[in-house]
Amino acid sequence: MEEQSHLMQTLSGVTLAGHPVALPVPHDGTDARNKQDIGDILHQIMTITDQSLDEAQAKKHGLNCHRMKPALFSVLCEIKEKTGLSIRGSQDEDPPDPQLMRLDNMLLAEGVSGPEKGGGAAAVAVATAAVGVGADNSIEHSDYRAKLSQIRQIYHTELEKYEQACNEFTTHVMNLLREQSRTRPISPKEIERMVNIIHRKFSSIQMQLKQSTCEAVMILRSRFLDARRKRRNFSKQATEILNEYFYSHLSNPYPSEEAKEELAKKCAITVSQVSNWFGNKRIRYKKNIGKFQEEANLYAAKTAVTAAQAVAAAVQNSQTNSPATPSSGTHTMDETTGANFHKGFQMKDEDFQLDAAEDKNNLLNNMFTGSSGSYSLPGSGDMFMSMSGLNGSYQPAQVPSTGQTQGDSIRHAIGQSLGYSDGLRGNPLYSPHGLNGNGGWHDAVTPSSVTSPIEGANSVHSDTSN
DNA sequence: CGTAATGATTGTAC
DNA sequence: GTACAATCATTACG
Repeated sequence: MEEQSHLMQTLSGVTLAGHPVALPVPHDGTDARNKQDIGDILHQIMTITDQSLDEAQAKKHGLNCHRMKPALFSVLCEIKEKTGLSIRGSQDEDPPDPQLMRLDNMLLAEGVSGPEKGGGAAAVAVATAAVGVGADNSIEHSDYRAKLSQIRQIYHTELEKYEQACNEFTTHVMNLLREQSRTRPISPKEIERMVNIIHRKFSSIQMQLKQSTCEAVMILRSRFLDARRKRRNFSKQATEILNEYFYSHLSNPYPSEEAKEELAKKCAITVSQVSNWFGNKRIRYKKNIGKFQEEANLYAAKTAVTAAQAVAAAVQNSQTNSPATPSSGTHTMDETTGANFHKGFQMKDEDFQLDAAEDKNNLLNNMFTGSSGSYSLPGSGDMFMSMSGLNGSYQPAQVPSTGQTQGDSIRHAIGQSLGYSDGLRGNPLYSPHGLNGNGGWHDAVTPSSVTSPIEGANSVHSDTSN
């Protein structure tokens, strides 16, 4: 107490000399009396707490009206300033919290925070739509988006609420302090500091909000991913299309981006699903080629048939004025087994008529550049050979009457035509021709040396993969 | 209900 | 980025 009053007095002299604080000290030779006054006021301040409320109120009023009050006020403010700074000097600086930045970034990335135009539901809808832009399976994402927009809405309303509360509280405190500054020494700096403290408090609350929002998004995300894990098998048709492509590009089963897109469109699945499928197929085929042999042969047959049809169409197109051959006459085949093969052929015909009609050129190229063109191994299951057999010198072997399915008979027939005993065992119809010793596929070699039968007439390369 | 098939994910390498 | 390999989790099937 005693020391403090002494300090005050000292400061009143020293600091005021340094700072041109407007202290209306009349320099008219009444220094001694002023000191006496100040001492008196200080004494009254010190003892004011010991007095009763009414007494204190009266004293306060008296002090307020004291002529030395403004000067003393500034001095006290300065003292408070000094002591305040010395107590929490380092607290003034608040470097950007790395965690807050992380949260902000995440919320921005997830589309929860970020630019919001107009506000309200419309903005939320716009924002969520923007979030879903990259989604190729929008149906699957709709639920996710709905939930995310819900989170976003809650986040923004809460944030707004906090901001409003923060502002209200700040103005309230500021008013209060300004009010009080008439009766006790409160410098503007102190008010500013108080406002900062309030803001800090509220920003810490905001951080909690951000954190919980992030958590909510994370939970939603994981749930969404879990939901995506719940797979559904592709439709039979989609699997057929994919398999067809795979086995007709067995030498290099890496569909280009465009091919993937087309396959995705045809199969009504996403491009990434096509990629997944090919990834799985390649690895599983490679792992157990024997297991896939039957499938390979089946699709080889299908492809062969399609190719035959395509070639037939091409031939018909190119030979516009050639003597019209009967519809069945396009495929000259042996009388004895012709019927059997024809049955299978017709089936395949029906199955793939659509494809052949809608993308003839593509199929042709699949046949000849994709499969035939890149085969390097002699005697590999080759559309070229199948074609030559179908178009001209098809010499079917005896088909065993062991109750084969139509597909089996086709496979067998073609296998025979290529000189293989049976596609399933022994020399496979679809040997892993494209597979190198290390278990990887050979690079798709440009079939420069291998000339496709129709390469000259129809020199279109559709095998754009790699 | 056990098992194979299959679509999706994750970790690693290039 | 993609491809591969391993793995997970669900679905289909006997």
